Amino acid sequence: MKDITLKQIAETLGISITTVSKALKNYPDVSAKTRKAVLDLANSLQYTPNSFAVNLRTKESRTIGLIIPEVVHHFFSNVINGIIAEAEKNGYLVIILQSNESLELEKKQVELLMSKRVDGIIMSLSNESNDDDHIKELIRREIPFVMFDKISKLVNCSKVIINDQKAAYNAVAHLINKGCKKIAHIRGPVNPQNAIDRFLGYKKALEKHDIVYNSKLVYTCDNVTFEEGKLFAEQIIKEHPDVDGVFVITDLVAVGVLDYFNEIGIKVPQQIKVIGFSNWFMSQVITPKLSTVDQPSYEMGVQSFCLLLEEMNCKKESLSFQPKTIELETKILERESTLEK
Amino acid sequence: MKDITLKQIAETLGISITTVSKALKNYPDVSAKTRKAVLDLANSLQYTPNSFAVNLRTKESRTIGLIIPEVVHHFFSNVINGIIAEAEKNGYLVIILQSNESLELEKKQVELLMSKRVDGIIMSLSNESNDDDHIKELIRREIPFVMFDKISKLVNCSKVIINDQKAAYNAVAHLINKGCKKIAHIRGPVNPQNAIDRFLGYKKALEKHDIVYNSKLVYTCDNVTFEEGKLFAEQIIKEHPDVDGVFVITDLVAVGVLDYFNEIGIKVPQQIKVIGFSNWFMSQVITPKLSTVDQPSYEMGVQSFCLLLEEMNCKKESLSFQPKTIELETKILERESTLEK
DNA sequence: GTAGTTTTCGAAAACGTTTTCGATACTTTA
DNA sequence: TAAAGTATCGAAAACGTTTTCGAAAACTAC
Repeated sequence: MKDITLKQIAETLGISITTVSKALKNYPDVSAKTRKAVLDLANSLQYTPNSFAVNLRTKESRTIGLIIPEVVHHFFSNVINGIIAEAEKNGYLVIILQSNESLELEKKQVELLMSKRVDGIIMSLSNESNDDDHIKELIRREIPFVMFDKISKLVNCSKVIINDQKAAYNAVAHLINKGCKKIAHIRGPVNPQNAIDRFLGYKKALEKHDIVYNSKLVYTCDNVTFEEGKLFAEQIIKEHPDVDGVFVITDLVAVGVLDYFNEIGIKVPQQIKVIGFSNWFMSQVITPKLSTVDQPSYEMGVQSFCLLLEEMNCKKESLSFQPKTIELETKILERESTLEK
Repeated sequence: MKDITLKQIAETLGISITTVSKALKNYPDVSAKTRKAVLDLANSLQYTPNSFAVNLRTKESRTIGLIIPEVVHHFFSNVINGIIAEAEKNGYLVIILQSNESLELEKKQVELLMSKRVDGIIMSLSNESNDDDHIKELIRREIPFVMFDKISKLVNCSKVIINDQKAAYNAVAHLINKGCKKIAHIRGPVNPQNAIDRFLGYKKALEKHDIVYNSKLVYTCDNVTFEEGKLFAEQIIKEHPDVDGVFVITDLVAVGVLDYFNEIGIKVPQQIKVIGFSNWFMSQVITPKLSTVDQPSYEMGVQSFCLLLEEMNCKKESLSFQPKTIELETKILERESTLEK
């Protein structure tokens, strides 16, 4: 019950390993007759090349690594889906690792993937990441590399992002158009670029519409959880009872906000309007249905892999590669939570 | 900028490759002095063994494959999480593939993983799977293999499951205890064992409580979606307006049911009580909060990997391995949707 | 029949590691 | 001092594939 090798086929056919290998790979310098003999035998024995040997010889594994903060997350699992689908279409497999939002773990995962010699790496930064040494090392070693969503602007590599600032601007402008005068913002942690950008979009939208920015109306999540949503909703009501709109970093937290408002009987959207971000599935089943910003997560995965593939192919042919940045479109999904009364 | 190899270290140190290899792997037959020299140089050059060569030589890749119906799914993403975590703890990486609930794709993925020569495979069957040839082939080739959740009873391999029948029985008994007299069941597709078992549990609970089973009250999902939940809820109301309880195959569908009831103003739990299955996150944020059966998904992932590891270790030492089945506990989570009035 | 061309094949090196086994050199013991 | 034992090292084979390059055979044309 041992694995079939080229050697065994060669021996039973009385020819050389070289010829067997060539026959299987359609080299022109093998006669039709021997090719057929080889193919027939290989099929009947169910020969599959030993990928360990192929890897060693060709120096590639047709495997890529993916590092994300967490798998159990509506946005990321959709990205994973896109990456896996596109990778498979191109004959690549995907190894997935989690950083659990820890910088230390993220560094370890990068090392792990490098030691496994994956052909390329796709990554979304953890919230803790404010140091790019491990990323720079990746670039220095010329390992094809793509970042998506949570990126570092300081690293020169391909990126797939949305325009967080613009999207946030539009979300807040949407609230203003619906009549909100005093808008709070529950923002993400301090490090991630997209949390910063969404905050900046919030601020800009206020300014453009002649609403004075008030830093007291900004609440900062540490863990970006449902519970934090409830907590900050409570604080908002206590500290600023006249708030009439809330822009929340992501739907999960926004759902926490809605849950609290439901509990204490605050009417959404009549008293306060709420808009989230990312279009999690649950936002369309909660009461009231949550308005949000649609983020093309699956497409983000697909594009990330495409960029990586381009870079991997360039590397294989020793061509130089210019990193690219792809910016995907977002759009406001108006649902019940921002309806005009 | 080439990769460092044993050969290079050996040459700069003027010793043999053998000795370098042994020094790095703490063989006893290398002197303290040379060991230190090797270790120092290896560290300063950031030597990492070429895993392709190691794989070829040792015939293992320290990589396992995972095939699941879909990544974007609360239950499966939690299982993934458990598997990845436990695998990493033991020095294994995980390649994830999706079957998209298609038998054909599932077979292809199995072949792919075999050709990649992963050390083992963990899998949950697709809904279409009613044929085990590809699984049997896996067993025949003696590839360590574990099934979880959606299993085939005909295959002799390790399994991690819950007692779906018992859990369903308890869920329906819970409805009955809360006063329900006429209980509908929205069941899963015809093939998967767990859909069958949950149906059987439903039937048994009725019988034990002297309620006559009525096949008209059973609705069968094809795709197990939110939309199907809404659809069947509508049918139930139309065809059996006196139904006062619904047991639903999984929370996603149950949430669809609740959504329809909310829309047309049917009060849950006053008029109809609803219980789901699996404890998806959204079930605790929807209105009313959904009662459900808690399924230890993360733990299922952990246990699956543990069983696989055991089998892989046995194989490595050429010991025989007896497949085991682990049955995990579930429990009823009582929330608003089954509250007594 | 010879020179040249084309077709078909295989030897061998290479990828980088692990491990067996034998060979030194050095130390201990009687 | 010789024999036995121990510590240290390295040659070489093996894992299975890919690819280069040269050789042999077959065929073409004159």
